[in-house]
Amino acid sequence: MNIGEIARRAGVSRSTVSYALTGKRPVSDATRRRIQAVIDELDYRPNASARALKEGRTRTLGLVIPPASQRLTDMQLGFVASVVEAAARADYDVLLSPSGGDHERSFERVVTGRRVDGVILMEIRLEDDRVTRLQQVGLPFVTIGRTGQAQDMWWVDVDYAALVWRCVHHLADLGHRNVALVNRSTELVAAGYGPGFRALAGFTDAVAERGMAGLDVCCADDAPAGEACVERLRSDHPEVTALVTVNEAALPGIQRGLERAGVRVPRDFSVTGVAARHWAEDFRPPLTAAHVPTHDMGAEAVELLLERLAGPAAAPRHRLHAPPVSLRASTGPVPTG
Amino acid sequence: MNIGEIARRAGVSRSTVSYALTGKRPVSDATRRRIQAVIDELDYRPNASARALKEGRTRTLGLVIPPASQRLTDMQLGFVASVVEAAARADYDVLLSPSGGDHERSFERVVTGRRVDGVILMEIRLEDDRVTRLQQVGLPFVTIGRTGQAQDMWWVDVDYAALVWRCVHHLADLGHRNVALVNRSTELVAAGYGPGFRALAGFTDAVAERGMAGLDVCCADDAPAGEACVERLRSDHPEVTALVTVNEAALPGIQRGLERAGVRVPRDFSVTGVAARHWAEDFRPPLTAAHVPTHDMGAEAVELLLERLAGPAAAPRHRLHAPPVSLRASTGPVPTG
DNA sequence: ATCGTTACGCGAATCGGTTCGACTGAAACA
DNA sequence: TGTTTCAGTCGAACCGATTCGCGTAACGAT
Repeated sequence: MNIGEIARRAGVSRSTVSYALTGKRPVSDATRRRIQAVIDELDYRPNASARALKEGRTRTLGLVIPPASQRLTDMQLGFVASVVEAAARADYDVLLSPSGGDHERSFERVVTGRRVDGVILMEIRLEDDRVTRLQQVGLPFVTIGRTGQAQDMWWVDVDYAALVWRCVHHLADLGHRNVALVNRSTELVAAGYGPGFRALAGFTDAVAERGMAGLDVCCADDAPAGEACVERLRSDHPEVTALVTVNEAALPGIQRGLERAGVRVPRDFSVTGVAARHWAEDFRPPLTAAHVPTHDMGAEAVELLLERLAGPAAAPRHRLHAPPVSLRASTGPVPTG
Repeated sequence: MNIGEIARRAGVSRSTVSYALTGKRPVSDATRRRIQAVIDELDYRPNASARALKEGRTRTLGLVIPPASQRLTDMQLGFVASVVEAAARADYDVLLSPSGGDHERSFERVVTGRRVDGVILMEIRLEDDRVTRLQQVGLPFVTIGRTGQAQDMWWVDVDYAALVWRCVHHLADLGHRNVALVNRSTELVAAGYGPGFRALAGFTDAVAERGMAGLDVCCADDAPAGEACVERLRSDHPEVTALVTVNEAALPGIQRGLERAGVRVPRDFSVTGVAARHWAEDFRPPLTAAHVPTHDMGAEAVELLLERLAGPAAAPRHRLHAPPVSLRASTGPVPTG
């Protein structure tokens, strides 16, 4: 079922079939119809490998995701979904590679051998081996998140520092003086994982600007950890009247911890932070929060990558999102007395 | 940086380089070392498209996922993660295709043109167009879930009917006489989505066997729907003393609905069903539930597919999981009075 | 000395497309 | 009438690997 077979049955040369399909040279209506008839009859589709070999491109993008062993967060999942969708709209396929920070077979397979035209990388660390490797191989790539030296790279990211900064200012405006940051896990922050790292930076800055007392704690990405975290916070630091969280997986636990302690939100205690819309809306009361626009970011990453593929010499582009804090019901004035 | 370049620099023919790499014919130690040195120096990797063209296989599996527009459930995500991981272990790559029930470009791209060696399909309906298309094209595939005529196909699935059946019997043993099934959404059940369909079958059977009164309701896949569902249940059917759910996304809402109504679990009301471990453990009190072994199932799907690829003439194989119900704290004797 | 074997290596064909140069006939133009 | 132009088509080269057939040299057995 190759192009030669089609050509023979249609009584034309192979090149004519090719031109009829791609339209890169004129083909008469009569022959085009004849060819199309044969193609329809035999359900012929050009062999992708042959085309890729000759054209030097695969119309495939690589997407490097965290290893499956650790459950993907909702945010990561949102990126994957939107990247795949955006790529499909542009008639590109997506090859998945589950890879940690170190070089693994799967990553190498995707990166070498011209298997993909470009790569989208997520879960970026401030220093990232995979980025180094991609630069070395010379494969175009775009990151979701950015490394330390972000100036000369292509990326989309969300300004966690700014988001947390805004949350803190919002609390300050409501009169809170003692606030806590519930960050991501200790390991992530220590490993230089951007969101964790920058959340802390934004928190520290804002607290300093407003002359507040700020306490930052790390918390594993699950509900039980969130619950434990709140318990510890209430017992060890009763003066804290509000918390900012960037750990959406901990939200159900935070909620449970507060309920169990008999704390009423927002009368006794305010909660805010960064979380996907559905996490925020599932919180009780609905969470005043900034939403990471995962859907837009994934699509933009694809857009940037395709642009980079089109004009290899283009100057690096990036886009930093700083969505506003959506006011809901979980923050209120500092309790009096 | 192709094989010819390597051959020239090593002073051998291209075929010798190929044999040195694949080991399919003997190559002397001396030349092998010389070739390897050149390869290392130039960081050469064979072109995947060329290899695929010649070999007639791509070492790539297609994974068809639900369109990104609808948020993936935890279960679906578990399948994706484990499939990707298992494929990576077998040195296969995974090409993602977001596709609904109808023929779309993305699905066609993956399915035609010899882009993948085989396909794994999830979110199977009792009648599924994609299955028909794959059979028509003659591309080997394995489904996670099964269609109506499952006998002559390759699949892995979980026996939702049996799981729900067991849950109902467990409740019957505890003395409950009026139980409800909280199923997936109306649309899914109507569309012939296996888990929803079979959960209902298992429920109906078990209820009949034990002479109980069974009520089945559909519920959208999110927390608010779960909450509304419980509210309606309590007001319209106060005689119901226990529920079985196969809708894990509704669990947080179910919990909230019960709490809000002042219902104590399991003293006043029992809850059980089918849910991933972390959903069950996050429930308060921890949920007596059967766990869908997503991780094993994804790996098995890959295993079956590779087996099918190895021996094209092999007889269809399938595997039906029926994990036991893990007893936790959310079920108890029917309340007296 | 002769006759297999075996180890090692080369050249050429092949996979299935795309693309370039060249050819043909008819229309357009002077 | 002679020259351009152009639509339409063909043949052949090419992309970068794998693989088959064959040649040669070395080796052991007879």
